[in-house]
Amino acid sequence: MANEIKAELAAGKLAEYEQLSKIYDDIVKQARPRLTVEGQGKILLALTDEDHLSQRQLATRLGMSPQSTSEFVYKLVKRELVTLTKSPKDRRVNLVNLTPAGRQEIESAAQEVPPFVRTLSDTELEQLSALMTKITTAMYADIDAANPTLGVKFHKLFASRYLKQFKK
Amino acid sequence: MANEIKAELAAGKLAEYEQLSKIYDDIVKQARPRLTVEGQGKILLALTDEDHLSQRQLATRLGMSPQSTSEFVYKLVKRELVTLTKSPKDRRVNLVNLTPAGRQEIESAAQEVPPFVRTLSDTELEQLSALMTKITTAMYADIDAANPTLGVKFHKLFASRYLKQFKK
DNA sequence: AACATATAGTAAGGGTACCTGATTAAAATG
DNA sequence: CATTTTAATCAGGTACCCTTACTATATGTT
Repeated sequence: MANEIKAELAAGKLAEYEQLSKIYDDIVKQARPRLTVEGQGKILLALTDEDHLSQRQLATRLGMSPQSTSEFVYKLVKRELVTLTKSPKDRRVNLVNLTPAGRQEIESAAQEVPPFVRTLSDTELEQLSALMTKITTAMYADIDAANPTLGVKFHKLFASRYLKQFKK
Repeated sequence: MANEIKAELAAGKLAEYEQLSKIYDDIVKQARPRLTVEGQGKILLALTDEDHLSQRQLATRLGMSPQSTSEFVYKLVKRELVTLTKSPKDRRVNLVNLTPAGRQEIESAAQEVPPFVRTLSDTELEQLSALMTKITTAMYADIDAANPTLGVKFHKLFASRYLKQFKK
């Protein structure tokens, strides 16, 4: 029972952080817009993992409706971050290809270390990283269990992206 | 410099969690819809803190445009979660009042402890709570510094809500 | 009292992220 | 060759937000 209360407290804190960060991003604006796992960003991220996917593949891999996928791809085409080419094998399918600008967009969407992370000591930072790794690992497992078609691949990319983006 | 790398790692993990939880909520659906700090939920939350606020007060307090506030209030009226009454002192202002159903809505929007939290041990749960508390505290401070009109009050309510919701 | 200005709220229109249902075109299959 | 399946799109919707008018009502000034 004591364990239960601790779990609830931790879950509450996590939820609080999540909600709070929505407000935080809004108020304490970041200079550069972040690449989120929504809409167009999701597409770009998937294409970084594997380029020249069909819209269908994107939709399945991202757990989105083909209609939404079509919409976001269209928007990315307008922004010249991707191009569309008809597949020679199957003239129904549109292959989505990252342009250099698209690649650039992903690269440049780096993120700064938010100031609130700086309040933690060295030891605390290590603890936090370890704990969050445990949590995200469990999350990946749950997501894959719930929707295997989404593919672990995307998630792995996802993870590595958030580790890599600070490098350099 | 070693510190810097640790900070980046932790920040990356936190960002990863944040993004991941968007997907998680989508895929591993929760039975009951959560009350988020967006749109209508934001209004309800603010009214829990203090009822009978004018739309203007809500807008300032929530850092939203008056137009958006108006929209969400209207939607809540349609859902019969709030009512509008003209202020007797100033006939321009609309006071927004929580109905019993509105109060009920907030109460019932409880949240379960997500399974991934269960993967942590007792000690880890304690560590996580402590770390997240430190982080959210810093976030509250930053938000207040950036936008004092938003008021700490709302945030405090916010915090307590996420601690209280599991009780009972 | 009369006029100017400030304030509360709304209407209209826009943008982003999604969804469902219906439709078109091309491929696969009986 | 006709039918069915599949890739993508169109049309229309919901939720969350914003900006630019515009309407009442208040208040401050002359």
